[in-house]
Formats: sequence, structure tokens, C-alpha cells
Amino acid sequence: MMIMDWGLQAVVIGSSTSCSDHFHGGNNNIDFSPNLDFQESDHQYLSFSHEVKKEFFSDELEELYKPFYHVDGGQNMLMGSSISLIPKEIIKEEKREEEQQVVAPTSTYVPKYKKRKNEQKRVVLQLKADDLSSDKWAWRKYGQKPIKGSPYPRSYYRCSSSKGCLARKQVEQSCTETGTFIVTYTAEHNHSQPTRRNSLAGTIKSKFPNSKNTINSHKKNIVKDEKNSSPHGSTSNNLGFSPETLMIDEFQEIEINQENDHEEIKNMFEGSDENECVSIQEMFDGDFFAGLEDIHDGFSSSFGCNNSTFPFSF
DNA sequence: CGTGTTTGACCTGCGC
DNA sequence: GCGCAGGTCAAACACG
Repeated sequence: MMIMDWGLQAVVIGSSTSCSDHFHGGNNNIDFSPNLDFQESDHQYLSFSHEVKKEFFSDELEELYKPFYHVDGGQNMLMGSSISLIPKEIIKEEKREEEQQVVAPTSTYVPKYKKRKNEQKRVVLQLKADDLSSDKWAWRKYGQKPIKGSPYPRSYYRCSSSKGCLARKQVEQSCTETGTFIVTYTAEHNHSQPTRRNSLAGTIKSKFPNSKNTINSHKKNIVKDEKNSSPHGSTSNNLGFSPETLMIDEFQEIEINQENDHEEIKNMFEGSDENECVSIQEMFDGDFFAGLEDIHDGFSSSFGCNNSTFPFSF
């Protein structure tokens, strides 16, 4: 993605309807009801009538985002919702990565370690913690690393649905926007989307502060992070618990690295199996989130809360 | 037993 | 060449 020489970069994020409040300060005068249809993406584009366009969007950026735009009755949206800003430091980092982004060489050689991330096709999304939702892919966490310059660690996930699947996901909390997470998808799934998630054995419960193991392990993280993070840094909460491990997958930002990234996004939502395809509209009509109720119920029952608020603080 | 997280060690790419 | 930072591995352990 072309990075403009702005002080700020516009990021369009999509989420549930509550996100509209972030942008409009509660004045919901824009219809954010998701109505994205990739089938028509080539013919639809965003035409911001809003002031934001003037300030943060250039024609080039708009052009790049075209595949994800949808115009609904004169209202504009990208993946369905609000707009947030990323400060200069992050822009600089991303710019450096993007400048180095190259087309992966085709070779039959399979290295033990994957190519550096900036050599891979990536899709970066931004999500908010208070928008509880998820994609239907099953992810297994395989690593967590403190990131220099960020008080929050980055979690690494791989697809657990298929052993040979190279799909990866990185989740890190935004150091500039509390409650916002940066999710980076790398590689593609080589299988159809699972009809349901795998067993939750050893997952949700152990992550929460009530778990003895969690407390002990995160005490280690606190010490570790204090050593590795910048001086101004702090852990994600008072237990060093990183909420991104909850695997909240609300697609809120898209960074276009290659021309066919919209296809990848499409696949993420629809799965590679045509029989399991679901339109974005269908997802938000209700069926898509039906499978998430179990997760939500788990949270509610474990912490005695009936709303979607997580039992952690930011 | 299968699936998941945690976490220290290890590997690799990149900047100097 | 060296050191750093990011990404991955794999053993240990937890949970259903």
C-alpha cells in the first residue's frame, strides 16, 4: 500500500454497529450495516462525502481500497464501519516493511523457517476488543513475543484445522488505541473453512486470571516484558494478561499489499469450499455470529456477566 | 486422548 | 561479522 506523506494514516475499520460511535461520537448518522459483496467489488468503490475523506484519504488510497468498498444508498463504508488513526511511528514502521515487500520467489525449496513477514503476502486488520466476534477459522497459538516499542506482546497463531495449512495470524494490541488490536493474516488456507471450531480443551479457562497457571505464567510475562519493552511500556493489564489471546476476530482494517488481496479477504470470509460460501450480508444477518454464541456464553458463565464486556481492563 | 496454551530456546533476516 | 528483533519450534502442561 502506498503510504502518503501525511502525519496520519487513515485506517478504515469494520465491526459491529457499536463501532460507529467511535467515529461519530455517538451520533450515528451513517448506516454501517455491512453489505459487502466481493462479487461486485470491481464495480463498487467508496466515494467519501464525509469530511474524513478530505483530511485523510487521497485518490490513490481510495483507489487501493476500491475492492473493499461498497456504496449503500450514498453512505460509505469499508468492511462496515468506522475510521481510526494510526500515528506516525506506526506508519513509519509499516512504510519500512512495505518498502521492503517483495514478491516471494517461486521455488520448490521449503526452508525450515518461513520467509520474513515482509516478504509474505499479508493482510492487516484492526479490531476492537469490545466488538466480540470471530472468524470461523480455527487457530492455535504457537508463540508470543514482546515487541520492541510496544508495551504489548504479539501473539502468533496458525491454522489448526489442517496440518498442512500455512495460514498464520498475528495479534497484537495497539499501543496507541486502547482496546484495539492489530491482526495480521499471512499466507492462505489450503482447505475449506471448518464448519465449527475444534474442542476448546485447554483454551479459554486457562487464559483468565482465575487460573493459577495463568497467574503464574503471566507473572513471568510481566518480568519478561519489563525487561524487553520500552521504559514507558506496561503490561496489558494488571495481571499481564493480554486480551488478544481471546482470539477476537473482528475485521476492521485492511491493508492492501497486493492486487489480489481482496480475493484473500473473500476467502477468509467465505472459505475455499464453494459449498460453504457465505455472503457477507448473510454473515451479518445472523447466521455468521450464531457460532460465536458458545464463546460468548463461556465468557458470561465464567465471569457472571451478561453482556459482551470482557473481564479484563485495558 | 485430542486439542489447546505457555514459554524458553532456537533460527533467520536485517541493520550497522 | 555481529548483535538485535521477529518468527518458529517443541516440550510441558491444562482442559474436556
